[in-house]
Amino acid sequence: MLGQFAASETHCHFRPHQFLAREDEQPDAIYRIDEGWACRYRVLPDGRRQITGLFLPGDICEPHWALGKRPSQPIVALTNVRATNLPSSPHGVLPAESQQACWKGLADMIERQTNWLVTLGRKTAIERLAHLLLELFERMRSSGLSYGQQCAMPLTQMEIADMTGLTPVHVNRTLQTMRQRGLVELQSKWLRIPDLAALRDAAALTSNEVLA
Amino acid sequence: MLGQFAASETHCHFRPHQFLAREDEQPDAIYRIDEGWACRYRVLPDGRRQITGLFLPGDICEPHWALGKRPSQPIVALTNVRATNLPSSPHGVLPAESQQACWKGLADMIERQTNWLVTLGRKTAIERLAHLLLELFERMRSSGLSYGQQCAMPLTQMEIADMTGLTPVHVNRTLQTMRQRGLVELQSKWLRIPDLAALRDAAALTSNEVLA
DNA sequence: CGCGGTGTTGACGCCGCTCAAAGTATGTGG
DNA sequence: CCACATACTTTGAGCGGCGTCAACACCGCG
Repeated sequence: MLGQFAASETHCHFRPHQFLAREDEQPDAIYRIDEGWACRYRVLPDGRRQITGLFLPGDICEPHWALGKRPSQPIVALTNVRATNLPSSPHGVLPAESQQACWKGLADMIERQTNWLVTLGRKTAIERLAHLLLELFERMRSSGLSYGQQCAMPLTQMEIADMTGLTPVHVNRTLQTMRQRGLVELQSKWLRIPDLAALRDAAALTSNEVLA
Repeated sequence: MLGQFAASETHCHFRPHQFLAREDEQPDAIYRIDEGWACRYRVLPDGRRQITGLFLPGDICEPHWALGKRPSQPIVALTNVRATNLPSSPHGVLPAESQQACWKGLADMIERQTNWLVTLGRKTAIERLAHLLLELFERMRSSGLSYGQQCAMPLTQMEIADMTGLTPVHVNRTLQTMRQRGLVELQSKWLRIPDLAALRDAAALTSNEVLA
């Protein structure tokens, strides 16, 4: 990394349910997640919640802040999180390397959001869960955090429900169906995918769809 | 279509159902819509379709192409469309002014996509339609294309269904309910909103949610 | 005048939601 | 190490919003 700038890198740490950013508050800096999972979400007036983005190790948290927006949604840690905030000069200008990382993160984020629009708009419960689990695995794998066919999966069924637009109860039942069909093994916060191709099939992806 | 020049603006024209861009094909340039509506979408293997973005007059079509991505989804004209493609040098570098417009468009697009994730994940049919119609009106208004409480609305019920993740039949029934409740007047491609506040309420937006 | 796209209506079925309760981890303090 | 609280997972019964299927009406257009 580079440490030769006025504002130097600083590491920070969050516990589960702790906020990395609150709505409409100017964040101190742009975070890169080094360890742990976080998400952003929105809550409707009557309490319904939808998670709109997941941040995994290596991800830049809200790269579009680099475009000068302030957070329109809160970001909260789902597990213990270690993060680094990208150094920036007083006027919010990032060093070239970080700038590049932001653009890359931005492009990936848009791609993933678009995929999720399709899933939330048109897919069944099994397809939604297959999409989610595949995406998690692929993202973990591309960060070197997978082990063979498995990886960590710290989300609760309630959090899965809030990502997939389902209820926790239905997530539970659907996961059981998928286990019975041999599509996934999921227990005690670990995910194993016996047959990647079968799960891709169950996710009803389009041929050129890349999740990582 | 048209032979494009390195650095000068060129205008082009599309008819309904004509493609502004196809999947995975490098587009000639980045378009700005001058008149008419277009959308991008994805079709699942079994034919289900989800529209993932709408482009209205003034919008830059796929600003994230400026990040160096090629289109992952087709873009098709919904009406007659006039567009201008932004001049760019051979290496894809945009003039500063266009660059600015792209970043602005990008930030707006992310914001809207996020809002739609919430709507598709968690909202009822009425709420979805209220969100859509409000967004359309606000976007048209901010471009000076509204007239009092009304604006053009060229979408078919089938297209509305593909945006909101519903079926055309249910869109039809839900619109009737909304008409009965005095939430909207919608006929022959024109939209009138008698009571903006009531429609906002029906859309179950969060207080700080801005749609334009 | 006929034809394809669109809007409308009805009957019926199912996927996923709601409500409720019991069972099982996880963690905390004594 | 146990007692207890809290969070999470699992299970059952019943229901409802939205989808499906199938007509029919309407309209612009060649």
